[in-house]
Amino acid sequence: MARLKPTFYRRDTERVARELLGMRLVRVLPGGEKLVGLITETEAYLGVRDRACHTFGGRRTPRTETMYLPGGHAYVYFIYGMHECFNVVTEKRGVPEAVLVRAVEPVEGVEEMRQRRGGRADLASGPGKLCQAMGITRALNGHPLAHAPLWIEEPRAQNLDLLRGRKFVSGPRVGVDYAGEAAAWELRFMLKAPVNRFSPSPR
DNA sequence: ATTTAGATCCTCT
DNA sequence: GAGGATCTAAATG
Repeated sequence: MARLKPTFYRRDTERVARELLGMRLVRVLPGGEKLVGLITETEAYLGVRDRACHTFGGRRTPRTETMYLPGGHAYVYFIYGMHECFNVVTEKRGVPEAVLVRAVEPVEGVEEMRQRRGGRADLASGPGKLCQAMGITRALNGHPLAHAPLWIEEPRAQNLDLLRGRKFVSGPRVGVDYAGEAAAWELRFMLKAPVNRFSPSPR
């Protein structure tokens, strides 16, 4: 299946956030096992003009440095003392914008993901959960998403119609009440129906 | 079903 | 020293 090329990411951030819905997030563990999740929820973070974004106003610190890389790199940060969040850097070098991947629907390596989630049923329905389930940590911060051990690819032909349909809903982003005007911006995108109609999701 | 509080630590001021 | 792009279990209605 075709891995997304850098040009996919080096475009308008909001558009990338929408078009990532339905794509396959692939993680190959150090042991070689392959974990795959279909992206079902994203949020766009619009850089220097977006109060909710880590790089608002051009803030540039050791943490946000990777957001200044060209689109197509992973931006993984640590939050609330215990969770990692996985983002995809967008736009060209020096334009620090990104898309937060908030949820995936597990489709391969599901048992491994369940174990990583401590046996719980809810595997990847939140940004911290999906990182735990797929073994995504800050060690992958700055990783180019074009190759192993972490990349994003187009789904199988069977799901292309769903991609074309792009049935999604949008709304305000989660947890950004502090961001003034930007808190109301509708930059959160979620697939309406299960993406993977050929492998039913938990009811 | 919805709300609340606690866990826990990195990052920036 | 404060607070956060979260999650969970426990309490409450």
